[in-house]
Amino acid sequence: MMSEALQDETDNGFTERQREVLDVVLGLMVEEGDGFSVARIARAASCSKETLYKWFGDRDGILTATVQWQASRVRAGEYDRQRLDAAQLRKSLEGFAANWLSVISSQTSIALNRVAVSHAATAKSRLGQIVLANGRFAIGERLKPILEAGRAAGLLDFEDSEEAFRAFFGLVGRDVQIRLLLGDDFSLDQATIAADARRATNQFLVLYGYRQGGRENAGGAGDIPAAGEPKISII
Amino acid sequence: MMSEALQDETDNGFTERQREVLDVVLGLMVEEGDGFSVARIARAASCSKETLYKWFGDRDGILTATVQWQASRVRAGEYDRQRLDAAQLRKSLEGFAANWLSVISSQTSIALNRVAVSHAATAKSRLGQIVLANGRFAIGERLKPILEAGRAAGLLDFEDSEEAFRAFFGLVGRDVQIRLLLGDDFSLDQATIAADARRATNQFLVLYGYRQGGRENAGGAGDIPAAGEPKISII
DNA sequence: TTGACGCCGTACCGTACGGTACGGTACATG
DNA sequence: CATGTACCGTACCGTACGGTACGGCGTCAA
Repeated sequence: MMSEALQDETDNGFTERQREVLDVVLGLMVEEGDGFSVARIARAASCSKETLYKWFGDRDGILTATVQWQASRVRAGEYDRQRLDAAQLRKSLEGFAANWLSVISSQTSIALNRVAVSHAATAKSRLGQIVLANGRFAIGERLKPILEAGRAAGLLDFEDSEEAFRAFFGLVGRDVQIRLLLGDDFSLDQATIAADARRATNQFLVLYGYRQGGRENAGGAGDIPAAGEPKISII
Repeated sequence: MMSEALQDETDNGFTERQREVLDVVLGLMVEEGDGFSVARIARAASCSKETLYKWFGDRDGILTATVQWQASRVRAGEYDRQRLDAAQLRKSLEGFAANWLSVISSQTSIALNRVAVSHAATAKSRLGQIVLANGRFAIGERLKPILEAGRAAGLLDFEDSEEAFRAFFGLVGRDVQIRLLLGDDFSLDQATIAADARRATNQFLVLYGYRQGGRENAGGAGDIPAAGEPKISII
């Protein structure tokens, strides 16, 4: 048995009551960014400020715990990698793309990324790193095995799975995340997401799908063009 | 002659002294995000708080003016669109991509986007819209004529220039901007930028370069796959 | 010279926030 | 019942910030 009587921590290191509080904080983030006070958290969660500081140390600890709690919650789902034919690969990629688009367009993701971005300006906060580790890099590590399985099955052709993943990332996400983070409220309904996922997958397969004779268009160094003087400059 | 003696406003609606102050604010943003006080601005710019409030109204007005001043400054460069052959088109796209990569990886752009993102959480600020208008949408309106000229010259094949631009946007930017905004400090030197611009342009031309017989892989509706239940969820 | 003007530096004010302390209550344990 | 623990609600404190007011100084025009 354990040395302490912490039997109410199920898995995340947070007790049930703590998880309730962190969900309230998450709701506040969605509604108001991070412009809320600790007193506001205490009021909304019906707990005392003293308890909040006891549990999480300081305000940044509260936000960090909230991000970690959300990150720990969204670990689920695994793609079956056996029996990988072309249709199965395409279906996996499309599902991946659609799922990721629905995630980054969710209010929760937007709120968490906004808070993490604003805190990344000052180095004394780990929020940015946490979101990066559980967002961008987590999906990379989860998609790359699929890509490598596709290559092993002779369905994909690439040298570096990281580069292939980044291309897929770009084809799927395009300008969606930055626009949403900057407050451009455009709808992204299920039909649009499905269509975008299909388009991105098609384009990815055009670029990285295996063809006889190898490929010579998907990158490479070649003669580096003059990228010298900027002709235009945008924010 | 004008009705007022504002002869020292050269072009941006800001006087020389005001532009000096706004440059100081920009420097503070780069160094400290937006966690600085108005008193700090006054000290750094050697001006009085009263003057700042007289000129810009309130703190948000100072930040807005700073973003506008930077936006007005980076309007430059135009691509010549006559005599568009394949090599010229490729060169334009590569130059565009390289320039944009160098911009979004600059400290100034990162700082401005961070401030705009954090202010976009609360609706009472126009920073996000300003950055969007002068960033994402400005480059779209500037690149689309090139794309359409390429199509008119029989070099490109697409139906919607907006969609083509978004694909180019994704292929060029990939995960760069979100990683930088979240504080992932990876270097992006000139050689890397040039290589990325070349790769993105090649990939874009594979997807949208004109070929006989039309294209059937670059998108389209088709049977929409089931994008229903999320299998994984990431922040 | 005189006055108006624009600006700098600083003092000031009200408020709101982060963080702490304390009394009160429910509950569990012996 | 006695004791300890965990927590809630609230009061409190110091500080820092947004915004305003005021005195002083240089400039320029009449």
